[in-house]
Amino acid sequence: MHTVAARAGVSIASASRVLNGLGGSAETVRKVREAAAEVGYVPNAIARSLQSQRTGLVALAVEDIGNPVYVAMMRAIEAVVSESGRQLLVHQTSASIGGEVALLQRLAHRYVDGMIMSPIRITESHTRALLDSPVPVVVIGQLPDDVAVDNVRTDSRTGVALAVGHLHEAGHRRIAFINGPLDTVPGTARDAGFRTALVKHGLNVEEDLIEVGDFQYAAGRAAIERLLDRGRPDAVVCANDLIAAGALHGLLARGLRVPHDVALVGMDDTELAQMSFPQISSVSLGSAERGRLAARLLVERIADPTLPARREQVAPHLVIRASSQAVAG
Amino acid sequence: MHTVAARAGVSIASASRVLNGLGGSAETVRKVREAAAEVGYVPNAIARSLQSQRTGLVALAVEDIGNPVYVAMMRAIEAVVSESGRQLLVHQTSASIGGEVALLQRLAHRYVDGMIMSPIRITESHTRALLDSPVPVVVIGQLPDDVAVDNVRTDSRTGVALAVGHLHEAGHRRIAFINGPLDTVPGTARDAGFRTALVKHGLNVEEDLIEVGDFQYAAGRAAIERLLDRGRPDAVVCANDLIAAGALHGLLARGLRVPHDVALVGMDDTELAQMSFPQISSVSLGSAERGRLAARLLVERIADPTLPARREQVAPHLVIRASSQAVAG
DNA sequence: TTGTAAGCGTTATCAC
DNA sequence: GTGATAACGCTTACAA
Repeated sequence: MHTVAARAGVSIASASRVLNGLGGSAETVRKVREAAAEVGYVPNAIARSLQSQRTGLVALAVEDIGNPVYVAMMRAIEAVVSESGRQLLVHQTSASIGGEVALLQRLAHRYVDGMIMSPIRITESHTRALLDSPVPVVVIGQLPDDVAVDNVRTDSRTGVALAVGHLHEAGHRRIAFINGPLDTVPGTARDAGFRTALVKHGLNVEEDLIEVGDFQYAAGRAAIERLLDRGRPDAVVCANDLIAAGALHGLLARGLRVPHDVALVGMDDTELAQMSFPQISSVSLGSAERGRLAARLLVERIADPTLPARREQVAPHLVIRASSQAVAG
Repeated sequence: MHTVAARAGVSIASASRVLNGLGGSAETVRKVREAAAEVGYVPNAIARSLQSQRTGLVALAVEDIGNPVYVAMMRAIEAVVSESGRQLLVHQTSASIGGEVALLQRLAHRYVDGMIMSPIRITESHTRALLDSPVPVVVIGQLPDDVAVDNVRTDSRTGVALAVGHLHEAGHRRIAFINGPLDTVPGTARDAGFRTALVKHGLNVEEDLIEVGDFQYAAGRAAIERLLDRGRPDAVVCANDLIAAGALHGLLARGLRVPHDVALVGMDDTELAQMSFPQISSVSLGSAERGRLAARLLVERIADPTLPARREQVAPHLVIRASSQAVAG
């Protein structure tokens, strides 16, 4: 920039103005543009950030970058973020509480203009760090009601109920459930949703039909083995698609037909559900939509930090595919 | 920082020194630490970057963030990068040439300290932008020999040959191939590898047994339909695991058994291959290893930009699973 | 319209 | 050991 100004024979301020499209006489503009082109001038993003107090970066913190549900969210977020002229910085938290809180605290360094976070556990230290953050944060997921932070949520209790209702309607009565950890927010919500839904349909809650693992493929595969060892269910609801894929393959490995012998419903409606055989019915929790909304909220808040905390809700819906379709016997 | 210095009653310079752990009398150190704690001082990353001329950020540009092969690479890269105290910025290029080149040119803004890029096409403008880049770039993938840029590659020709050899040895003779676009670097390499391998085993190259689509699941599914319509092959080699999963499901949908009726081998050895049923044999191209190496090269080069361009090679190997395992008849 | 100069929050180089 | 002071590369009042 210094060089450009010198080369164009104008002050450094004039050069800056021209390069930012503000004023300047035709002659000055020409000279500066020329000089800039000659030396291949490119503005320094850091210096500009120091001045403007913004980095043009937005962070996304997710637990597991390999989970297709986060891939879908990430895509939606990326679209909004890059449309707003910013770039996305992705963090993987591995669901470590210390790590997530440390990440929130690091925001004080102001290396990003904002963050979208989807924690699966919310602790006291999370909420404190969230409220203390000098940089806007949008949380995707359930958040205590009194925490005034922008928040996008869905209702996975209702989501599980949709799955149970669908299976019940298809005539299934021994409905099993493979859940993720109960000490996570989605884990508890889905557990409650399952139990409530069973009762609502006049079914007993049999603990033998409920399995808990983590939210991974291998856990689904292991859980279905245990369920089958205790007696075959008519149908299985899984707390996410990764678990559902594991369960599906466990069933197939035992020579069972899906949906003929056992029907299956997953959750999150990810690509994985469509990339399975048979394709897996899945409760969509609107992950792309949640991502999009969260990104919008964040962009708006960065533009106007005085906005009151907002809360968006995305309704779940069931996508029925072959794994739970009624079939001729 | 200004505030901290004032509060501690020392100069701003002394405060900076203490906070960076350089010298200071016991008394000064105490006062500064105290003042910093009281006001909750956190250093500003941007200002620090402006001074140090580095951002502590490393970018990764991949074509498709949803492809499990990139997820594996990303994980490996993230590990090395964060161990070096830096953070990872992920870009999705959607394989757009203009986008990739623009990304390389944007490096001149110095918003990151370096970049790892895995382009599937390499054009003249790529190599020019690569060589012009003022910021270190490591390329994962084939690069023209005369381009002096750090590079990590594998040998997917040999990889395809491993697959063909394995299938041939198992007695398969009508071996089909589902490839990605021929105008991509991996596409051409795999095509050449397939043809060469067939010849080496004394088989004819039948164009009818070669299908081309993109590197996605749906393309694999569509391609296998076309192949089956023309007459069933004994075995199918797929240019990646996404294609292989699509092909697998196409076969199953036609009521064919894998590997009994048709054997199948994928490529990249991703989680998807293990999360399929039956599990898919796959040629590992060492994606995690390539990611790790690339990240190491980048970290080294950032530390010492004068290093000569280096080239690392990762050998492919075949991972045999159920989809190509010999089975009792 | 243009130039001078202050400032963004740090770090680093000096004298002292 | 410590404190001025000059960078880092840019934007932006303010004055000319």
